[in-house]
Amino acid sequence: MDEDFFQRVYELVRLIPRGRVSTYGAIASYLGSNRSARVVGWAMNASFSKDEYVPAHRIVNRKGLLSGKQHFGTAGLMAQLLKNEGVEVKDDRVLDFKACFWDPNKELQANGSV
DNA sequence: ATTCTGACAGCAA
DNA sequence: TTTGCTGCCAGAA
Repeated sequence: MDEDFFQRVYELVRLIPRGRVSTYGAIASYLGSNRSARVVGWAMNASFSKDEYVPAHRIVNRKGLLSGKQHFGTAGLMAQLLKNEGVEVKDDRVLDFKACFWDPNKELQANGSV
């Protein structure tokens, strides 16, 4: 894969199923840089300049906080999108975060294994 | 080239 | 449970 680090992030984020959320650390870890979670967030910011849509609203920090809601242009839009997908959001936080948490290291590896 | 910033994560209090 | 400090990586000026 000669693609950029960002591109890998976008592809992975796009793999996140509807009604699920993921974290920067999980993505960074999947990409091999479990310490570069900040770069993942940075990639998300750049994702707005991409032609392809990236469900950045499905990406929250490990506390389940909608850290990037402010970057959606309209604060509350991110939460609205999540709610629209069935993810309960309250006070900029994801309810049952662990239940909605989608870990690429697990989901992609288990591949349907309950 | 150097310096700063940034949608984070982990640990300690 | 939250808050504060530190460390990491990549991009911009």
